[in-house]
Amino acid sequence: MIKRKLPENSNNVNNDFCDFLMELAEYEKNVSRNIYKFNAYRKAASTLASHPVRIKSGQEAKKLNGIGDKIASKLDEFIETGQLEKVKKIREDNTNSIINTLTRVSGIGPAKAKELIADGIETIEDLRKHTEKLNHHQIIGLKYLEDFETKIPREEIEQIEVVMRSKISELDSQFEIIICGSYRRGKQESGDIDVLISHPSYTSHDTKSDNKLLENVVNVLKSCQLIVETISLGSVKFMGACRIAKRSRRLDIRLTPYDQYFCAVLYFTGSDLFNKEMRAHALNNGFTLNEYTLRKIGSTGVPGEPLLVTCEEDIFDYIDYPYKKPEERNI
DNA sequence: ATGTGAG
DNA sequence: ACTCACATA
Repeated sequence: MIKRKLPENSNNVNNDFCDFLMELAEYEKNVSRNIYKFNAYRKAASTLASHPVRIKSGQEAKKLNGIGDKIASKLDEFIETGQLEKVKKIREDNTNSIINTLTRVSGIGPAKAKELIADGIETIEDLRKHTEKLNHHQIIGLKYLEDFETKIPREEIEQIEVVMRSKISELDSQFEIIICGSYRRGKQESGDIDVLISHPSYTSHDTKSDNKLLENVVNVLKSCQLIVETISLGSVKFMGACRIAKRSRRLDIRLTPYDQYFCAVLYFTGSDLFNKEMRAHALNNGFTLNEYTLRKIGSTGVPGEPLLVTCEEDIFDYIDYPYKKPEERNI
């Protein structure tokens, strides 16, 4: 699943307000490391995004959820002058731009970036000279920086899928295998490859952790040279890289319990926005839906036992939501 | 245990 | 929003 920095919403009359609020939010998270301010700005942006009429003053906006004195006066400044002094400062702030550079590397977040800056490291070239300051994940992220920033053509994922299916089936024909994310939604390009696997011998009732299913799959894909790097490998999630043509690609493989397979397929197919909408619809109809289960909410407000789900359509049926093919979930 | 990061 | 994996402590 591709992750977006700004929740884009095409017809939003308060778009410009949301943009500067999100810019402030990112700054508070990455530079000030203040998660409360980050959340406050995001909340304000999201209420404005779903507000149907354009805000004409801070005063007017203050009635809305998540907007108080401080944000109201920022809205006023923006309405009067067409910009925000604070945003101007942020754009000129060197630290901010260095953090944005360093966090391009997978595994480097704002905390690590600040630590590197304190050590005098400010560019990707600096990083290449000081790999001793990086952990395994970050070293892989740096090594494949350009590859990982390059979109993957659909045809290449199709090729990878063929190899993966044949090798995994060869290992054990009972494996369920599906590539989710934007690929399943029919996109011509994807940011990474998100594979879901499942096996009848592994269910949610099983006592966890000591199963070797995922490890075995990863080993098979390593020995046929499809997997070329491992970033991390636990009992249910692999993160790494695979290669079939010129470039290496980010590959995630998740092992999901057999009885939760379709909820996981739905969830990891996305889009994020589609999931959000569908979960909201579920809630309206008295259900709670997550990555694992669909449950009916009882009169006491407590979710009941997971409902039996034998395909994606079942989930739509239960909550009375018109079925959408994966290609129709690109919202 | 806690923090960081990814998705 | 929430979970998983990993690196520290």
